[in-house]
Amino acid sequence: METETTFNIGILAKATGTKVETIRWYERVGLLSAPDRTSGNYRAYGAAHLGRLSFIRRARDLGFSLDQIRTLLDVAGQQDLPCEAVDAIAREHLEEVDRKIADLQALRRELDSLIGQCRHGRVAECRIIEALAPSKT
Amino acid sequence: METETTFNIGILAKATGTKVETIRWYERVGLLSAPDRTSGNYRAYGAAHLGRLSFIRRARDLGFSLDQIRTLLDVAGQQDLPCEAVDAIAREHLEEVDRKIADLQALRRELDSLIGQCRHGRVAECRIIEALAPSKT
DNA sequence: CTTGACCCTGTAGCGACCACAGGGTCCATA
DNA sequence: TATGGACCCTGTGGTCGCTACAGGGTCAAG
Repeated sequence: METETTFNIGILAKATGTKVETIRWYERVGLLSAPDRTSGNYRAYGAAHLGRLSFIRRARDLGFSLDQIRTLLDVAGQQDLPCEAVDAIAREHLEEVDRKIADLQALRRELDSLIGQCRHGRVAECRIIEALAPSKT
Repeated sequence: METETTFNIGILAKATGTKVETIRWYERVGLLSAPDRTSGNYRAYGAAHLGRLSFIRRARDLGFSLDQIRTLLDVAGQQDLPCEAVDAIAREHLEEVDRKIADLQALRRELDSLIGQCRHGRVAECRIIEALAPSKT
């Protein structure tokens, strides 16, 4: 049996565009399994870790939460299950994203009309402040 | 001189749709001034507090950060300054919102195409998992 | 043998709260 | 007057996903 080539955390970090601290944190919260250690107590990663971390990072880029990623990784390991669970997580996330977009667009409209009312005078007659402030008594 | 009518934190909370703990937290971080206390050490709020908290809540609803709100409140108190500072904060925030919307829309497109590829088979040949996983060796 | 780049653990901080625990206060009702 | 329950107090710890130290150890090059 041949020995797998291993590398330090810094290499893994660079290869995946992740900060070293973030990798250690993924290990702490159980997303990344604890790797073997060298004689000097350094973490020694292999190709499997690289693959798993790349997966995590891509999913993060797509906005999945760590909990969702945990589930995705779990399911990805159960190769002969139907992939409906995967689909469900992705769809749920899509809906969340849609909701966020709608919220932000509503907010944008409000902000925009607020700004449109600014007459560039004194604070005393500022429409933006007025709009935020409660009705004066 | 007449004594101002005052009310407890719970009343203020209900009136503004804020949790009691949140009000106390605004006080801790200096957004809301510490009110007088009753003989029983209860916070006694008045109309000014109600106004200020309403302002904060509306600004929060529009997505301003507490730091931005702090500045807005500062400026709102300087009635004869030009209101450009207010305008600038609002515009900056609008740009931020626009950026977030664009990011989310890009993400949405990616997610959507990912989901569109699901053939509802086994995890082993799931396109979603494949798309996330690194190229197999 | 020293320098400097890397690595280790552990802890604290971010923003904007929320949720207790373990007490004190107040008021209406019995 | 006693009691029960709704309210209030402070202080601490948790959330999410990291980031940033502090105070050390390891390793390879010169």
